[in-house]
Amino acid sequence: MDRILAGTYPDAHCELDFGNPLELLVATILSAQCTDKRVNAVTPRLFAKYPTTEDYAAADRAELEEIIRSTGFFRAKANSIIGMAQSLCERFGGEVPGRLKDLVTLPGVGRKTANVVLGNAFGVPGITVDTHFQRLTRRFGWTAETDPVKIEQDVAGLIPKRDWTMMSHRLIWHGRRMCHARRPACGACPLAVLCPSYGIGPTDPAEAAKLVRPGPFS
DNA sequence: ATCCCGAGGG
DNA sequence: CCCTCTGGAT
Repeated sequence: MDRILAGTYPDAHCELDFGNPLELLVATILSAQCTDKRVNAVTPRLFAKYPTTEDYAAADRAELEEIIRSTGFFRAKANSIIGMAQSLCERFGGEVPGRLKDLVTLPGVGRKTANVVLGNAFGVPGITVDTHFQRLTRRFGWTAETDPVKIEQDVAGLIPKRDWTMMSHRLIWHGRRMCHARRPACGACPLAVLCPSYGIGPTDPAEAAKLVRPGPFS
């Protein structure tokens, strides 16, 4: 199944716009329960107004909230961003650390967010167990666990380490475009013949094709 | 387990 | 109206 995924999404990648680790960290916090497209709509203004950790740490809460409002959970996200920035200034000299152990100590940064930053801004192989990753690996029979850390351990034993970051992207792309939470497009899925969950969505190709969201397939 | 929260789709 | 969208903290 991993081979087919690799062939279907050869250039899967992080779809959040960013230019440095700090920008990716902020964008990833904003991406909680929100589409990347919407995050990318607000980050240009945000990054221009707050170019450094010091700028976030000293930000006016109301002004920051107004810019990120449309991403949802805006009060909690503003709290996380300001608290995270203050913590970065106090404990890491204003720099984003490149280790999981350090990243997860920041307010608003969990294991998933930390692995996104490591994998895409620092080039460290990371398994990103988000909602898509959890749903697809369970449907595929790669794991039976529900705890994200246990899922990560199961998948780590199945996939070579050098492929961890790309495999995370491919599963996420497939989850976003075809293997949806609600009505997965089983009839259009290239993994169907190998999938233990084939049939939980429409198996008629024409019906399934209607559910496939636009995106690169090669 | 529940809360945070807005926008877009069906 | 309903649901979902690359979570994290309590």
